[in-house]
Amino acid sequence: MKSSGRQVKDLLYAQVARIGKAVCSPKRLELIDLLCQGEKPVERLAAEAQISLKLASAHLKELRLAHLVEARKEGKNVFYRLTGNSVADFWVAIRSLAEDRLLDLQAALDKLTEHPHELKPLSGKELLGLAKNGEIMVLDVRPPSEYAAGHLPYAQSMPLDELKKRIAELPRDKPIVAYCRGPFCLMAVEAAELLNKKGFHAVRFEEGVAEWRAHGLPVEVER
Amino acid sequence: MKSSGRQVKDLLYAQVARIGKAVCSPKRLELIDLLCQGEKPVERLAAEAQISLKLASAHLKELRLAHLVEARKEGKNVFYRLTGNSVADFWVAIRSLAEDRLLDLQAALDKLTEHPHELKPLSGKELLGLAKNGEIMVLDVRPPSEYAAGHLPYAQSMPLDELKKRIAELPRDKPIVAYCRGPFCLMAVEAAELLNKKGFHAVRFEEGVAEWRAHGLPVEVER
DNA sequence: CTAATAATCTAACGATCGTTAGATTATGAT
DNA sequence: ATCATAATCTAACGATCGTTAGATTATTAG
Repeated sequence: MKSSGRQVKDLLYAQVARIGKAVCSPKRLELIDLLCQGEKPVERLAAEAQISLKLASAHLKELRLAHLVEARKEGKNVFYRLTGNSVADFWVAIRSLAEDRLLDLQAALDKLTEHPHELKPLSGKELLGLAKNGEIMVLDVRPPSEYAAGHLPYAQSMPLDELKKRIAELPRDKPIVAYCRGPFCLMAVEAAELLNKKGFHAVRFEEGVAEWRAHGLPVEVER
Repeated sequence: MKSSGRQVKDLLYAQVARIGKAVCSPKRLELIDLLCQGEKPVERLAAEAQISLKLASAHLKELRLAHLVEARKEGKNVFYRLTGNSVADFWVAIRSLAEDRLLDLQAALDKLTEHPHELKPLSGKELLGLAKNGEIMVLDVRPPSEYAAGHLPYAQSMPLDELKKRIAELPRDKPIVAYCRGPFCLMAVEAAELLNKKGFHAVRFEEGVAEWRAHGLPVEVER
């Protein structure tokens, strides 16, 4: 009876360790982060994470075995997606714990935001209120497919690589808040830097859709 | 600029992966689970997890390097504790994700609770209300030191190995709710089985102090 | 049909990890 | 002082992991 209890416990902890094993690789974490922005084919994931297609495929297989992602075949492409929002929530949770406990990570993140174009103390609810009243403009600078898969309310899509061309569309009389994939993504930082150089009043909002949703705030989906 | 962005990202994800690496071993997870019950010396941790002292020491070192636990020396003993409640919250989060996604784990947990002495649909708030009104008796069957480090409100300490001796203290006219370290701990299951055999009306409450606290409910500490 | 593309599978390598045994350090008891 | 205890450090082993290259499987285009 005592030894069977040990067997059961070993099995239970081993199951949880399967999740841990799936998220002990930096590249797998990056893939999860990317998949938080919506489903993507393997090739795109490999390109975004800057790894070979073979390696991406191997990592995705691991994630699939841990039931954190699932695949859907469409023509020649295989689209991967998270198995549920609980996976995105977990990504937010483990990243938050790392930010909380690892001083190196705090330092690296502070370095990203040491430029003055930051808007740290703005909470999600505050942002939502300002955007609703039209007091600010919220800019989603991710690729259009990610915007379509889910974006913040009142946000307008303007991918980073179109920003220069479409800069005339932006208002000069109110603050522009740019966001992207989340704290580890540099696109909104770049967008804010560029806009400020051009004389706009732009700030970066650190959170992405996954963080937004994890905090219980509403997300809009195109269709 | 583009390559420096890659370097920064690699660093950021690598930091989070340090947390992942710390929790990819079943035994390290078990140690974290044990430390959610309060600080303990290495020897006790090794005994509870049924591993050698050397191995426990090695695993604790890994957890220490990931800043998930910290050590305090007192005489000949070294006491380990979590570096904060965020670590316990993370343990609850990763276990919940595993329960959510891994069918094997669901099956194993269901096996534990296939006996009829279960009380699944009772929420924490409901339990709290019943305990406050004295309609049920809440029993903490963990070792006394863990009870002292933090326990549910209105709970009485009655360690599993003292249960038979002290059985006369228990009421026969109202339900007894036993809890222990959490979903992976078998002590409350055993306690409920024993009490039901003796003619009491006993049920197991699956959550432990870490889950209770993670849900935002109050915890009492002895002093 | 053949050619090209997207993705996976297989095999292999070096690196890392879990675990154990033996030596070592620090503390408390005698 | 000597001895016992608690814990860590070091070295070593087999196992596993991350990564790459080469072959293989589906699917679409021509």
